[in-house]
Amino acid sequence: MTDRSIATGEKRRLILDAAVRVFARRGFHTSRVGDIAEEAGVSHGLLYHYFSSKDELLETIFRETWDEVLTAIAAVEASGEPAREQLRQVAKILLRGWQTQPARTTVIMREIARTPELQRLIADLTKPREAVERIIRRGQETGEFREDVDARLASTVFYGGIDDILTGWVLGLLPDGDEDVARAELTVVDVVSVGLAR
Amino acid sequence: MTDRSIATGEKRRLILDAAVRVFARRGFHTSRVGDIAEEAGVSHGLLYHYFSSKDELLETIFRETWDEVLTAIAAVEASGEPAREQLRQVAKILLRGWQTQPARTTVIMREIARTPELQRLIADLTKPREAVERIIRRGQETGEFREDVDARLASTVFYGGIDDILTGWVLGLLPDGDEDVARAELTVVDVVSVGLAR
Amino acid sequence: MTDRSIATGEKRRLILDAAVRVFARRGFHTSRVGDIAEEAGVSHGLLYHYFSSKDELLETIFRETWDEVLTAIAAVEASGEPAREQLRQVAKILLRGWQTQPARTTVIMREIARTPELQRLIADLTKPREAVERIIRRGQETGEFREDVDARLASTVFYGGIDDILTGWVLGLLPDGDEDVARAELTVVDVVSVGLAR
Amino acid sequence: MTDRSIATGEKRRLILDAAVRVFARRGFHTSRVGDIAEEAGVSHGLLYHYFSSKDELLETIFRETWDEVLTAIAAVEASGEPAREQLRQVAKILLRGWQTQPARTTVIMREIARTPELQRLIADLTKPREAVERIIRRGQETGEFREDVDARLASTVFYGGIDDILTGWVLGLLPDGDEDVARAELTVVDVVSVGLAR
DNA sequence: AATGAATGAGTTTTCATTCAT
DNA sequence: TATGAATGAAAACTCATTCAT
Repeated sequence: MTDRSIATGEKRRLILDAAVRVFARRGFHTSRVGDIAEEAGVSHGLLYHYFSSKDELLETIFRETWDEVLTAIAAVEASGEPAREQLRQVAKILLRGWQTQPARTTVIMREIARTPELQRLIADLTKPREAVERIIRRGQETGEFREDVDARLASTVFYGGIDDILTGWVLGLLPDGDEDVARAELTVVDVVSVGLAR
Repeated sequence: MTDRSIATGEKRRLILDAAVRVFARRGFHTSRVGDIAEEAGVSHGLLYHYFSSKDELLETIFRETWDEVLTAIAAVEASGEPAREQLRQVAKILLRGWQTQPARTTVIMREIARTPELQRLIADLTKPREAVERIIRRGQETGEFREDVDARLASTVFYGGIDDILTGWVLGLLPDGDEDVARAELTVVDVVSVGLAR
Repeated sequence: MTDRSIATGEKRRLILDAAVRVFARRGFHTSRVGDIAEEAGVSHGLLYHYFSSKDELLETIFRETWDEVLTAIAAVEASGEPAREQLRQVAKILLRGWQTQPARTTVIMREIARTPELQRLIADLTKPREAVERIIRRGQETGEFREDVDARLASTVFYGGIDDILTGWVLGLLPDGDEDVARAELTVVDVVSVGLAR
Repeated sequence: MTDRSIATGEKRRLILDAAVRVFARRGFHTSRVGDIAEEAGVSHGLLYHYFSSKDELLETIFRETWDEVLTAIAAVEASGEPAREQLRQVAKILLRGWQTQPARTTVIMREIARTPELQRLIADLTKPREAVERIIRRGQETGEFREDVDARLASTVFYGGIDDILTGWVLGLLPDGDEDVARAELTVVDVVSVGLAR
């Protein structure tokens, strides 16, 4: 009993992590509930003991990680640092926040918006991009950034860049070693913030 | 036969355009063949007269537009113009190529990669981004662009930015009037190419 | 083509009739959709072409026959005949209205009330019993029936008797030849109306 | 062991009573084992400590009460009292036997017959009706009742009336105060026995 | 006795696809 | 061409039942 005991909720964790992997690998709609159960090593019945539906699984993954992301980003916005530094922090949060968990982010970024049933989550989903927009706008006000660029669009470009980098990692199209991640962060910030610099 | 105004293949066109709208609106997996037929105003049986499967519908949309895109982009690459101008052309192709049809592009960019059955198309799917990567690299070689930036990543940022702008239009999150489209093109190129400039 | 043509809706009829038989034999909840399809000689998919759910099947059976019953009973009430004769007519409608279809009635009488999802149909379901109550009450007013009997309860006894006779037939516990049916009608009316007579 | 107030088997009783209420309210097939456990305030696991299956729960309810009913009815038959008085006693047993527990009877009368797995109980289930038939037949032999009425059918009418009154109470469609119960008993016997009287 | 995590057989329903007309 | 009836594989979800603790 010393170590073979399974703590309460451990299976729940197993299922959630399996769901992230399966959703990231095959996409939400192509993934079957049975695949997730199998990946987690439990019966599909147990999955319904912890979650009421496949949708709730995705929603739980979203909530679990997104709240942290939003909190972290809010802290960045409140820091009073230069806009460029704030963008760097945001990129860092999105690209490295979960260290070895880009799958989690991509699932959220790519699948929530594609799942009509969960569109009510979109308000929260787009908050990071809105934060980026505010950061850019403040950078324009303080004179750090050029004013002849639409902040809304620039934020979309920045966020879209991050989005595609994450996807590249998940799909294995882009190297994702430690230095690769560091370089990615640097590059996306560099390109965009220099592009925005006066 | 009373209605001679329906030329041969016109129904086929109707179905294809309906499919683009429906896929863009609901995503490939959530769209039902019946929805597409209804949107096109034909029976779902007819759909199978022109296409052998739902997959083929998506593949046809892809081929139909992607070949033009690839041709257009190849022409840009061959033009010998400055890298920055080439990026502008590519953005223009992707954002305005079908004038009022951004839906088409988004469907292709977002859904093909999500559809395991069509993964064999991925080689073609990623060609524009690869072209962007080559353009950037050449820009670095000619000294037009900084060399301390990873071309692979920079191309992903550029392409991701375009990806998300198109999605913003499709989901109605971003204004898409004529000037908006023009400004979007300008912004994405401006931000990135200035960011890459020496 | 002369006779092998299947008229539109014929399969729908087949399914409905099969459902009546299966529901009567096994009860609504114990019947599987597949059983009904098999009994009808069609695929279960076709069943969903005509009906949106198993519930709708039961509801359709109910509507189809109950409207006729209610109309017929209303005509009896409006006839102005003696109360006893009216009870006889109501018994006749309920016991013979569908001639060889007591299964239909029993399914309705026994299964609707047991199916929480269809409880909204209960208002209609209890209308015949209410008509019987009115008939008895009128019989009491005109002096045809004793007044020391609660009309509400008497109608329940009358209706309950009919209910159990029908069930007896369906379950094969009671003979249901032509004369048996005639005798049943006679008996239930006789017992009750003599019991109510002054 | 802190709570000595719970005597052995008390939980068993709790479960059985909860089952009666739940079955009466929702019907056997629509009731879930979890519902019963919740209504009883115990875990569903405990339910399986006392009963081997959901079926056994219904069967136990049946046995527990039905044996008493059959015994009581047998005593009535052996009493040698007039047929009319015997019918009154039977009605009393069925309608008031458990005083405030008509739910029990209805569950038995309505659900056992609907549950194919328990059809072997049908022989016992129909015994009260058969007793009524014998009572009526004897009444005819002794000249107390008319002979031109089919005893089998008359017993079905009598029994069906009681059946529907019980159901009326359970579904809340019929008032069930003390006088209402008394009047119901009186009415069903009165109507039928007067109807059968010479 | 008591709990509730865990299982998996079974059921309804969906929907791409086929095919007779 | 055009229709829509017909099919059946596949998938989500339910729930009675078991069993370790």
